[in-house]
Formats: sequence, C-alpha cells, structure tokens
Amino acid sequence: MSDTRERLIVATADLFRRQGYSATAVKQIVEAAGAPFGSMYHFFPDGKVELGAETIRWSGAMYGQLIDLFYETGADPVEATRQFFEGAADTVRDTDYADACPIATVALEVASTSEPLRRATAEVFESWLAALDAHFVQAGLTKTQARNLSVVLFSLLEGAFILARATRDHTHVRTAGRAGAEAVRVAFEKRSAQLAARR
Amino acid sequence: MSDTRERLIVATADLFRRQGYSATAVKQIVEAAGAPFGSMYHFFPDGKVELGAETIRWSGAMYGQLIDLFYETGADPVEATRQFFEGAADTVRDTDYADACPIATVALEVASTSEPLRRATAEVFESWLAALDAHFVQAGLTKTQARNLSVVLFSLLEGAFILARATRDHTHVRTAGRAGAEAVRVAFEKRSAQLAARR
DNA sequence: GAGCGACTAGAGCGATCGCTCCAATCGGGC
DNA sequence: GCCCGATTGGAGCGATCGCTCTAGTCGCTC
Repeated sequence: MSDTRERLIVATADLFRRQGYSATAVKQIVEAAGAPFGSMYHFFPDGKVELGAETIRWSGAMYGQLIDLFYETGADPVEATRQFFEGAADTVRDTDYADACPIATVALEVASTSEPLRRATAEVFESWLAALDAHFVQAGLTKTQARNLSVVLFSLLEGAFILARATRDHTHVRTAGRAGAEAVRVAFEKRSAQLAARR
Repeated sequence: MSDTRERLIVATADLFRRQGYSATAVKQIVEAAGAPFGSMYHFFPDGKVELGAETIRWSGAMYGQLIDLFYETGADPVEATRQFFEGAADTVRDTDYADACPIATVALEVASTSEPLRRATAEVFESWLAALDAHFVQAGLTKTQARNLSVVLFSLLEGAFILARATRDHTHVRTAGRAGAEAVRVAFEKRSAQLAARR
C-alpha cells in the first residue's frame, strides 16, 4: 500500500474531525500530509468526494476497533460501557475538545447534500451498531434488546460529544456515560428476569 | 424590526440546518431571502460571522420555545418527553431528514475553529438545558438530578438525530425517546423514594 | 541500460468565495 | 417641497476554491 495515499487519508481524517468537510480545502490536506498535489488526484481520481468517502470509512474502521477493544468477549458490558465513556471524556478534554467522533461533523454536513458521502457515514454507523449488537448478544441479550441498547449508547455518546465540544465541558460525556452504563445494567437485569421466569 | 433583516436570518437558519455553516454561501443566503446583497452588509456589518451568530441565537430561541411548549407547567414529564421525541421523529421523517436540530451541524463545525460562533452555540445549548432543568425542578427534582437528566435527554436527542439523518431511519429517534422517557420516569421515582424515606 | 508504468511536482484554469464600494431609491420630519 | 439617513441594488475586487494538465523523476522488469 502506498505511503502517500495513507498519509493523505490520515491527514484528512484529522482535519475532518476538527473542521468538517466543507471547511477543509484540498490544498490544506496535501500540505498537512506533506504530499504533492498531483498525487492526490492520482490516488483519488474523483477528487475530494472520493478522498472524503475513503477517509470516512477508514476513520470508521479505526473507531470500530476501539469498540471491540473495550467490549471484548468476556468483559462485563456495564464496566466496558463505563470505561468507554470515561476514556472518551478524557480524550476530549486532553485534545482541547478537538478529538471526539471522527465523522459526526461530516455526517451532519453531508446528510442532505451528498448521497455518496451520506451513504459512507451511514455504513460506518451501521457497522458500529452491528459491532455493539454482537457483543451484547454474545453476552446474553436478544437481538432486539441488543439493537435498542446499541442505538441508545450511540446516541448518548454522540449527543454528549456535541454538548461537550460546544460548551468545552467534558463532564457532560461522563454524565452520559453513567446513564449509558445504567441502561446496560437494566437491559441485562431485565433479560435475566425473563430467562428466570421461563423455567 | 426590519423585514429584510429577519428574512435573512430565517433563510440562513434554513440553510444552516441542511448544509451547515461552511457550505452555505452568502450569495445563496441573499438569494434565498430575496434580499439585496448590499442589505446583508448593512444589517450585519461584520458579515457572515455576525449573521451566523445571530442566526444561531434566533434558531436556539425558537427551539427553546418548543421545549417550553411540551414541558409546560403541570404536564407529566414522562409523557412530555415521550411526545417531544415522537414529534421530533415525525418532523425528521416528514422533512426528508432535513429538519432535525437547527444548530448541531454548525456547533460541530465551529467548535474548534471560531470562538464567537462556538460561544453562540454554547449559550443556546446552555439555555435549553436551563429550560429543561427549570421544568424538572418545578416538578420536584433536585437541581443536580434535573441537570443530569437534562444532559441525558439532550444527548439522546442530538445523537439520535445524527444517526437518523445519516441512515435515513427516523425510528432511531423513537428508540432514543423510549429510553429518554424511561430515564425521566426513573429519576422521579427515585426522588419520590428519597422523600418518602425522609419522613 | 532501455523501456515503461507509477508517482511526483507545480503552474495555472475557470468558478466561486466573502466582501467593498458607490450610486440610486426610499420614506419620514421639518 | 426639501433634506437626510436608512436601505437597496449590483458591479467588481482580491483571494481561494476544486481541479486539470504536462513535464519530469523514480524504480522495477527484461
């Protein structure tokens, strides 16, 4: 795999996180990547949109790995949730409120303006939900229960990121995290009661 | 109040909601508002940033009124929450996934790039939380309980908006709404138990 | 070492960006 | 009717946008 191509994606991911899609200029990307301008259109013939879509998928895969890291098989889902949100809050604080969700800004920008980019963000979000689902099902929930829980955790995290970045207060992420961990606890408690009643 | 000035703000609010700050051109705004170009810089001498900040505050006030409408004094907080999220889900679906939060996109875009605009979004979010807080305190919660609940509901709604717009699936907002209503129910139940134990 | 894709390097294209400037027009107070 | 500030209407500024194009360099294969 070409080094320049990867550097372009990494640089773009960083810029997207902080300033979104529209505000990020191609010139700014190639400068940040230390890449020649021509290379950008060699690796991404369709230009900014293609690089954007590629970056969205790459960032999504990175963040997806983080999910699997925290919710690895055998981990207590409640504790994993608590630690995931705590880690996110720390990161947001330590990066001066720049590093939250790598694609949320772009997702909102393109949702009504670019089908290919919108689809890329949708696929990434779906993959995160699917990853979470799998861990929760593996830990005992039904598919429906798992999906509902995943959507709630996703929403809590993304919404708290918006609030934290706007107000420059990372504790909002911790507040959302406590609610998220509680939601996980209740979901598994409910499932246990269902199983017990069936005997 | 000048008619043209207000038309500019309303048109800008509509464009911000759908495509954010950077992607919205000044020319596009004046055309949408049916306003002369010169008027824009007459009413907003500091240009796009000033109009943007004004639009953020105006949109925030509009949405704030919606909060007060649903959570009016005497309304059951659980039912109000349920209806608020259901209404939001309907709106998102009926507007082809364009009308969700009027300022979330802009908030993420400017959080790390423009202090004056970031501050405007922060003030709006704070005002929404304060409005929610007031209703929950009025209904019996402590200030701390109310604030935590407000942050959770905000996060659930904003996060679900991101997911719904990206995947074009409004049911995510309904899923978040059920979790939100449940969180409200539990908070008040907990408060009742606290008060009962104190006798 | 000849040949050939892959990749680099940057000048510069037309279009559009936010914005400035100024003449024309409007409407209320004297 | 006259005046003057408020507002309108638009031409056009320099800068930057995404992108094209061509010339050149690099390293691998034979």
